[in-house]
Amino acid sequence: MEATAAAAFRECLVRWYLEHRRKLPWRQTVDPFGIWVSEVMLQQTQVDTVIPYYRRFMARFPTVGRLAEADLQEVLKLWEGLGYYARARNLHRAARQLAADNHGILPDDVIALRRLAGIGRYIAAAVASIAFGRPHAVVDGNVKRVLARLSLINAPVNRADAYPLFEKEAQSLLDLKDPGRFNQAVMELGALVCRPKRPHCDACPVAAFCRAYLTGQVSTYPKRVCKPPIPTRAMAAGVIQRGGRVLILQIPLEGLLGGFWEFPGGAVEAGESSEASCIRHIRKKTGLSVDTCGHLGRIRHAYTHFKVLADLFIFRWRSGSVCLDDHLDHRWVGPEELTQYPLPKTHHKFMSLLVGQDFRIQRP
DNA sequence: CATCCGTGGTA
DNA sequence: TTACCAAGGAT
Repeated sequence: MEATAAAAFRECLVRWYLEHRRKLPWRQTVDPFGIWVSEVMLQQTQVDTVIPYYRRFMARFPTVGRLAEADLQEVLKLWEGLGYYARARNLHRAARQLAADNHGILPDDVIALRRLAGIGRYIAAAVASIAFGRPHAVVDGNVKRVLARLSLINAPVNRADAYPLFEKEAQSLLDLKDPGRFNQAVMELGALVCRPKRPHCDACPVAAFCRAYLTGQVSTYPKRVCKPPIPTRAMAAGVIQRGGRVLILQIPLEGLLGGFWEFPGGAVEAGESSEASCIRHIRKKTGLSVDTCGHLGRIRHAYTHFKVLADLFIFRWRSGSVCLDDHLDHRWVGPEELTQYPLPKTHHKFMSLLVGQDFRIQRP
């Protein structure tokens, strides 16, 4: 885009933003920590989903120091249901880094920001521009979609090697008078007007600059490469009862649902019944022998890269003491205690199956 | 480079 | 029901 056109584009976009922007909680503060927390929660997560989590989180952890001194388990419990739990683990770790090395103060430059756990190129640019006015353009899903339409960029937005192209384009359009405001304006336009489906081109403040709109190709941008369909895995999990309590195991921190708690179980192999599979996994992962009391039902759940079809069984402890294989820890918990632990969505579905059983689950 | 990482909303 | 999408980061 020509320099004079770019200046006009910025003015139209920012004017629209100042009039139409949503009053979001993280826009009511200039506190870098609050901005940071919001950006972490907003990763791959819609605004309406984030808002209640953000309010609870900031009320409980208003500063870096308060977050740093908290237990990870409490942080994960507050994050429960929001997904991508490495975000919470990294945020907690970064807060401890800052509390120990920098008096709990967030650095104001992208290089230092990127050294912190969970801060990549997007959050570094977002915090630096929004909280500190630094001249860095952000590139997220909204920005790539807006720019692909605006400038007819044919590079697929879901290919890693297309990133430098979008970044260069975003940086060339950035409004240096207020980089943070401009970045938020592009993203707000993407969220409210230049949406993936059924964009509101009639209401778009920069339609006059949009090459896709001017040439009638909005619906064919952005370009995207197809992804293979995701597989379905058969799983089985077991509620092991002993003296009015049940057994839960803590998942290792590195992988899926790290730090969360689960009923013992695992993948059902081909040619194996889900009940036999469950007993096999229980023996391997806990060292316990159990007797089957019944089949409680089946739940479906979709993760990012696979779907789960999981059977839930109820067992009674027969013999043995707990000896963990891969898990970090274990607890025998009563109904009221169970919901104190961070539990995956699958287990909230499991708890629905438990309603009406002898073991009663309290609703959170 | 691509893949792994959660969940809810939407067409 | 399926598939895509949402203020990405770590590996």
